[in-house]
Amino acid sequence: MANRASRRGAGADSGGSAAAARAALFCAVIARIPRGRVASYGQIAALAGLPRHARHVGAALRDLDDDDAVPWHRVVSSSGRVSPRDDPAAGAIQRALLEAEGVRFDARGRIDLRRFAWRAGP
DNA sequence: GCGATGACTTCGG
DNA sequence: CCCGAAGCCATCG
Repeated sequence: MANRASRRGAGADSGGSAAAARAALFCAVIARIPRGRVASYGQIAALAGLPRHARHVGAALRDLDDDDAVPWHRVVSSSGRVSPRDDPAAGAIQRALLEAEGVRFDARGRIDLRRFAWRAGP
């Protein structure tokens, strides 16, 4: 996998192999999100078998690389809001990507989770 | 080992 | 509905 993720002082997996494993796990779950739908960080963590690790889902996405084919843009906060991060431009990109998939934002920039929230299929 | 940090979540005002 | 505070958990300095 083209993983150049090594943002933090930690090399790709120096001591962070556990984190890398979780990241891969989260990515696997995120990859299951259908196009045109969104899921919350906590939801991803729970589906990955790690409830209460919502923050680490975000951390994993934060470490992602541009080459990674992960639909990170389908991950939003539990409020259906795009989480603010260092670069506000990324938020605009995320919104654009979601809108391109058919996800609609309201005037306040919020997503109608009643319509777009992903539910794990039966 | 401790204090600080963070793409979060939930509760109370 | 918006804002602030507390909780949770692994990683970092």
